[in-house]
Amino acid sequence: MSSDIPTQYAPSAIEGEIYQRWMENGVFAALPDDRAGRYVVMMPLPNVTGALHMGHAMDNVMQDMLVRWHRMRGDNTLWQPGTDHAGIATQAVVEKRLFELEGKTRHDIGREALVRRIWEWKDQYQTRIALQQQSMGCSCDWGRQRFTMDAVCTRAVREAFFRLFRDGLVCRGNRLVNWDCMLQTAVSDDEVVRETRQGGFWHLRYPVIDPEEGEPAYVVVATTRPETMLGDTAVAVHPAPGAALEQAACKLAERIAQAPAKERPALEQELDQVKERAASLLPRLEQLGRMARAGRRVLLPLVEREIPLILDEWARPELGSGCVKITPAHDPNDYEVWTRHRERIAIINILNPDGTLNENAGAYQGVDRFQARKRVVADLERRGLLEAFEEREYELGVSDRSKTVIEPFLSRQWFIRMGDVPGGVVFGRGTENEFRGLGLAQAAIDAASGSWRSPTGRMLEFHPDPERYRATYVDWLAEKRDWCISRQLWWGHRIPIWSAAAGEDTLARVAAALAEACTEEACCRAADAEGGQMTLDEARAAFAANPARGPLEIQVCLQDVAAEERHAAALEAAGLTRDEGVLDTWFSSALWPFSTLGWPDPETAPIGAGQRPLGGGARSSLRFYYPGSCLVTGRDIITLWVARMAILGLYCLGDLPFTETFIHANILDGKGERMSKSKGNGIDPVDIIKRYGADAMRYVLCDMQTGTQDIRLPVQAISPFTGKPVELAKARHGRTVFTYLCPETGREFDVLGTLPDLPQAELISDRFEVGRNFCNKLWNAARFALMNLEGQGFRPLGRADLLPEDRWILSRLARATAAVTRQLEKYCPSAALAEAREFFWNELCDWYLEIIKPRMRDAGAREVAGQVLAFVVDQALRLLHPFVPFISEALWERLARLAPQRGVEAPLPCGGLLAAAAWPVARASDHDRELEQDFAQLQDTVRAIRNLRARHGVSPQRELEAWVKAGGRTRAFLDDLRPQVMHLARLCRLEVAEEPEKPALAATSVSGAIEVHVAGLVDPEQEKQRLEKQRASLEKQVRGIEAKLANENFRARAPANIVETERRRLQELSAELQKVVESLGGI
RNA sequence: GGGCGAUUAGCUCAGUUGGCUAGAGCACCAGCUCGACAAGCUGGGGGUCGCUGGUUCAAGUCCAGCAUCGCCCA
Repeated sequence: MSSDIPTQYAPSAIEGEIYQRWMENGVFAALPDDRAGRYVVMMPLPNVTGALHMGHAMDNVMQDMLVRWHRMRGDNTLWQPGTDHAGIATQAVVEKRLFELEGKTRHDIGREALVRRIWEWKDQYQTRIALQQQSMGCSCDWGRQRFTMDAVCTRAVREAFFRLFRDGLVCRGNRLVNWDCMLQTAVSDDEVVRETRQGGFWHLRYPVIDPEEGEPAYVVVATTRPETMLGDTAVAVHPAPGAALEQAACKLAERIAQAPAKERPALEQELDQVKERAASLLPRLEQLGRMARAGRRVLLPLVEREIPLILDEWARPELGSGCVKITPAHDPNDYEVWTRHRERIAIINILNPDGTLNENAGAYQGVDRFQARKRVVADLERRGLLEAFEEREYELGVSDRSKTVIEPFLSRQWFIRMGDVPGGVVFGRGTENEFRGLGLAQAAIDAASGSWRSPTGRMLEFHPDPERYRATYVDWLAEKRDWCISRQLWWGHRIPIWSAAAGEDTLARVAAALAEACTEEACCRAADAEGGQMTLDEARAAFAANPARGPLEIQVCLQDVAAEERHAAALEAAGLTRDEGVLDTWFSSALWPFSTLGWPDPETAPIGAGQRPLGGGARSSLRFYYPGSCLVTGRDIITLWVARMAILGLYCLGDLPFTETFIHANILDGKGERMSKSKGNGIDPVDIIKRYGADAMRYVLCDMQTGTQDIRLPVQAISPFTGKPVELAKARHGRTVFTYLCPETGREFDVLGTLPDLPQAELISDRFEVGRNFCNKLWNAARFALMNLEGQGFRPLGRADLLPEDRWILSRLARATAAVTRQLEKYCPSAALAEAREFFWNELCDWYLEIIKPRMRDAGAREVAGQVLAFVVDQALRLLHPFVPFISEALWERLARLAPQRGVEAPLPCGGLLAAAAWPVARASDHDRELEQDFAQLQDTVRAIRNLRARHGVSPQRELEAWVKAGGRTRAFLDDLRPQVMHLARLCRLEVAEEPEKPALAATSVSGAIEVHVAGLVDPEQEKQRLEKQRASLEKQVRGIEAKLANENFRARAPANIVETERRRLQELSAELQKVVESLGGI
């Protein structure tokens, strides 16, 4: 029986069972069929580094909301789940753990053992992540779950890499990269955090060799990293210091002219300094320039190396001594200088991969870089070569993963050419979408530009702020910076290239040995140090033409594992070695929209046991689900991932992986910091679900997703001592930033769980109470409906069968249905949910359920009201399903049992599960504007009576007598609905008339055109006060509008409809004011 | 240094093309267990829209400057 339903919703009692039912019925399974509509979402693959936090929950809930909505709309829907191996991040956590628990480094246990341990870690977290997602209600197709290092994805990675290599888009080069000395790998710019630290600025003296008459004994250079002087290969001075100083002065003058007054003194001081320098320092700088032109040299101290004075504009005469030391191997700017002077100056790397100095550092070999800094400074000071020292703040890069200082480091890395290439790039080679573009980055830029369309007519759009995020995407791509894809790690996709250096003599021998091996599946070529590429034959011709040219590198890329088995031995026998490195994680992520679908050949994709087969031919998953629909992610991922997926989707398949990108907000904690597990402010969604329910969490996340604004979610810790919540933004810290003091007991607890001697506190946020309350309301509203729908039948109802309140709720439902749909289409989840909630709570619960209560008790009137109620509840559950799937599914099932046939004019199809039911379509014929206006008058009347009741402190039980003064249609409508009004306002008598004969002593409320008098409320003084207040407010408004209308400019310039609105409003307000004045007179 | 964004009630946020008395939820105050729901119902109080100017008949909304904060890039 329905009345057995408890009055409190207990989510944990139904969630597991409902999820299981969805799975058993295959609701989430994506199978190609005859439907034209398709909706494909590729899950932004979570890292297996750790468990998900609330930021991931937001991302997953947004996707599930869209996916469920589209599924209900009848689209063939695929939501592809999976996880990312996250190379450096995962290796770093496992290495860290290995060191903490066992005191070992990766070198102690070796590559194979470390990789095995990372796989174990991955298995553990992949399982945990999937469970977290399932407990949130994620409706992804688990039969297709992928991991970026599983066999299916691995095959795609090799194929894509092979094709890029074959097309000459992969090249190897010596470049300065961000080097992590602890993890000993290159890291991308995105993995480097800029920090400002306190440091020193040392001024060093380099003796001039054999100074001539009048020449200085030494030049002075300054640096924040003195140890790098060991790698200096030149000292630069500006070629035209006078002109440069003048230019600097001009620029400053210009800035002073434009600067606000406040900044001016500082700039003026700067300008004076420049002028002063021009006077005092210029002769010396010009002299140094002449010395540089004469080929003079200085002696680099400590290593006693002679290095040239060179002329380069990088030396800034307006700063410091005007001279700058050049360390090409350890500074990006100096590296640029080197590229301009490479015939004259050397490039010397002084660093080992582990951050100690190498043999080029002479006596400092083997010393750690920070230790070396101290020793170099001390040694220079001892020799009198330290001119000065200042304390100074400076900015440096810190590795996001290992938290160690990043060193610019010269190393050989693999790159993908992002820029335009001569002859262009063929996109989608061999597919029906094949086209030629200028280069990889350009193609992705074009894809987001108005005029371009892919071969299937697609372009890339961003939501909900198209221009802003398009700009982020295009600006980043427009730099067309080559993508460094190699990492010196052990965890990842090993780079499938074998290589060897070859001079003229060895080239012929190696080429001959490779003749057999170089086939379709093994791409061979030679490359020079600058990345120039040629075939082996061309390389031999190049040596024939110029026997003295430098050595080339022979590079062979093998297409797949089979090719590796066939050729690797021969390559190694010929003296080639396989690259030790692995690919950047983002490389495999970039292929995600099609690697998951079995590209390059779904039919032979090595799927796992129990996995959904990917099919072949025209109905294969790849043909059916690529290109996809929408990518859902945070804005920081636009450049890292969205752009790269666009590039590789276009390159491999000739089409965009998706057309829509929904950028949602990031979740911040109560202090406005980005939520993250490692910061100790990451809430585990499962903790929230345990406490408030999955739907409550989803409800609040959807409700918070209001636009592009990031969301603050105040976080509380549950004190392990009292069990009470502690606001983290306000609590006092304990011994570390991850520990807090319980305010009641003063005892310390930990939020990270890494301090063994302290209890760990669960993190929650009371913001989710709102969602729990909503679910409880929904539960109880349905409970009321179910209690009244026992044996509810169906018969076709026409308009004449319905009472005004029935037609009103149907009209409001039609409006809400259209509004929810429109807001979802606009990617406005919060607005969509608000529409659904307001309909359900403020209209269905507050008015319709209340107004039909008397009918439900009346056997004769019950049937029609019950049928409308069943229909409206059905539609409300459908509208709410994408937001709160568990509870809506559970209630739908109960509703279906009591009222299996639901509808108004005709029965709706409503068998099966709600998750697979049809999305409501707004019926325009139900929309009745006039009726809604009339009903609003009824609501105002009821509110006016309730207001009087509350103002006069009348008990809700006491039934009152009321007279309502209303005219025209409103009077007729209210009169028609007298029983309903009496019920809602709890009246024992109600008179509605144009001039009602009200009793002498009646409290009065004026609301627009309606005047309500309620008898038996005695307190004329209070009554008078209230009406006076209303009169003052009305008078103020009337005066305001009168002033506006008296303004000739307003009447002449404002649009006619605005003026008309104001006139009408003035009339209405004046009438209302008059009523209030009259009522006051009557007291 | 360059770019993007934010600042609205005690808190978290809406506010569309400039146009009716700037809204919601939470919190607060008063009353209420009335046949779904106290995780509720009814009623109420609370805002110089960061600051200063400007444009306009009209500015939370547009423009300029200032202040504070955040993000991205160098």
